[in-house]
Amino acid sequence: MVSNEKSTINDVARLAGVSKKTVSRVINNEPNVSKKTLSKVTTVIEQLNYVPNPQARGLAFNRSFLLAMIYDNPNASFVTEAMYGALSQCNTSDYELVVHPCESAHDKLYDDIIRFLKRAKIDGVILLPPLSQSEELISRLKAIGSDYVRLQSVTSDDSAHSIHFNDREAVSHIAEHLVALGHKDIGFIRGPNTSQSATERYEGFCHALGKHGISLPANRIAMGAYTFQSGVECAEWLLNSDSPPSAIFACNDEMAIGVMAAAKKMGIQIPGELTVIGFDDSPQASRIWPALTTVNLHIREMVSLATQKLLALCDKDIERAASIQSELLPTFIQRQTTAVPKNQATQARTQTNHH
Amino acid sequence: MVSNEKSTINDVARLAGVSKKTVSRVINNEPNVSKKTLSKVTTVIEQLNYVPNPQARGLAFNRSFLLAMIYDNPNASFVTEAMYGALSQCNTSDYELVVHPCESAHDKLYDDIIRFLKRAKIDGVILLPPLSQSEELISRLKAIGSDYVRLQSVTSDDSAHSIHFNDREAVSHIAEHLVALGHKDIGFIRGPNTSQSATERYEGFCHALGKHGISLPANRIAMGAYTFQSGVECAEWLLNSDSPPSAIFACNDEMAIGVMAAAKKMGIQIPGELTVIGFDDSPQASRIWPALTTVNLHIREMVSLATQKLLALCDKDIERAASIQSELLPTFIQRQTTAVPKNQATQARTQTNHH
DNA sequence: CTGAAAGCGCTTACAG
DNA sequence: CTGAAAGCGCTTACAG
Repeated sequence: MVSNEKSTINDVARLAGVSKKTVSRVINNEPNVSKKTLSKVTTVIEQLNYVPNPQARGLAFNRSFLLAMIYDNPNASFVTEAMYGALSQCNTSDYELVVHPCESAHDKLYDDIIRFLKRAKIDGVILLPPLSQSEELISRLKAIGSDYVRLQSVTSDDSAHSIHFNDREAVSHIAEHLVALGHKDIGFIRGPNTSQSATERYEGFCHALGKHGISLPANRIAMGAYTFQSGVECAEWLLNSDSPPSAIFACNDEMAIGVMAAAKKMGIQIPGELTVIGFDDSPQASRIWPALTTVNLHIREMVSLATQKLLALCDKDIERAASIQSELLPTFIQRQTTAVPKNQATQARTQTNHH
Repeated sequence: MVSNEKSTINDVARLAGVSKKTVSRVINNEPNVSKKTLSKVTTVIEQLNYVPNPQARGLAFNRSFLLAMIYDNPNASFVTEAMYGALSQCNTSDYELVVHPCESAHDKLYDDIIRFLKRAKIDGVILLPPLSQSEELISRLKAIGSDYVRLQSVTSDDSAHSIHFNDREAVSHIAEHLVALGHKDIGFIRGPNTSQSATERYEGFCHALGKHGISLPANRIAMGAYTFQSGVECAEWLLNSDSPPSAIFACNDEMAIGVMAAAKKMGIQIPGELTVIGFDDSPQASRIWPALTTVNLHIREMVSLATQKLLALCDKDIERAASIQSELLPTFIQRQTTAVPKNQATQARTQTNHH
């Protein structure tokens, strides 16, 4: 470290014997710099341990080089996965990631977000669901000229501004698996009506079951809230019956784990007496016993793609943003909470005994 | 919204009929502004919806108004709790929070951190454990003049730069609870040697048990890795014995949940046949069945205090930083995984029957 | 209590 | 391929 003090573009220019405009060209990888000049400047930059001042660049460029991740989703692992995805792209660019959690219940939610964006002069935002569904928020972002990319279940935007996970594809995997095991009487715990994703999962699941002539009667549909506690309560409602369903699909892992807790409390064996399937592949899904069968949406990779789009938008390159992949297929994760229905298992064994 | 376009300090000055220096005084809450001038300027600022350009302020102030949270802790809920704590303070100041997770295994870890700090010109950093234990990192931060506050178990810094959680106090609550229930044969699953916190919990637990004449023999101490899987394995090792311990204390919830999974697999009832206690009060602790008894370190509040210190340091007010509270007492959270030891319960019942 | 001048460290727009 | 001048939107240092 020749110089411990922060050196400026002027120091580099002086030592390299060039103008600061030339140094600026080197910093920004601009063309029209002779090979000789380039190497001279590069050497001095390294010698001096020079790093451009981001505030000065920001002021001149009229950019902050700041991206924000805005979300109202309380799920910690979802948020950190999304963060990792965004950071993987920030690290290879000049951008930093600012986090901005918020509460969807807040009545001045959008005002707060806009104020935050203006205050920090954020260049672009990544919107996570369920907040990403708000068209009002989008129009307010457009009003202040903020670039954005949203992660959503149902695409309500062009491919430059949206990346989507395929809920229908995911739940169809689940339906196929249940049907293949022989389940015909299935309980379903859905997410709150306010979430588009919840509707997608519900409709997709019904549709996939319908293909096999199986329907979901009203007494098999419980309304959950994506929380553990709601999973417990819905499970108790579904299972407190003379003929309970042989399987329960809860629309997220959190509720599915609630189902498992309720079943254990009631003395119902999983998967012997009850098959349970979740959704999300949260860290806990593989850390409970028995390990939960679920589906993985690849959030980290999705947000990485979203960030690539956003970076393109910040460069005003809408075409490039649109050309980046907008969808990733979900993966069904089979673990230990699914089995053939109890009756059928007994039947199968009985039949075998008769041979 | 009179003006939708971004207005500058010059616009405000012109419309208010004052110099931009005066507007600057108002923005920064400086004294020596007449009441009349103040209200005039304030009015124009509101009319114009004016927000100072943070890059311009940053350049002039030689500050970025960016704080960073640096951590190598993989625990999602720990990280998000810490984030909330930091954000609660950022929101009432002019600072934004940039996140920077990193891998402790990375051999150029410190180089990466320093590069990040210089690149983004971060004003101050919040260091989370276990990374916060590294004196090498601290000296490198000092070398580049970066302000910092560290969250740590064992205080190795002055009160302006450190905030600490009291592991010994926390584990002594656990020891007292176990002893009060009548447990004398206790299994202990410790965290990895590389973590100071793990050592604190081990020594503190031994010390607290020692006060009651109870010791921890080598065959009751398992070496965990703070992961679910290590909890499972340690529990199997501890429980596969003719006379297993009547209680197991695992040094984090993750491992304690592993213990519960192992016990269930082995057909051991919790808490009837085995008492289990964790550490952290993670969201899962209250979401499994039976709900896990554990201890809460109040991470969110601690990081909020740490951020208050950091903000003071950024103002070069070391005295104020030092005067802010540096410790919060942990809270013991009793749930459903603890009971009197099996033998003793039987004995008690037997004695009752003899009456 | 107020303001004119100079400067923070970069880039744009232009000229050569 | 290179550079001199002006400017981005603020603040500091100074003067009154």
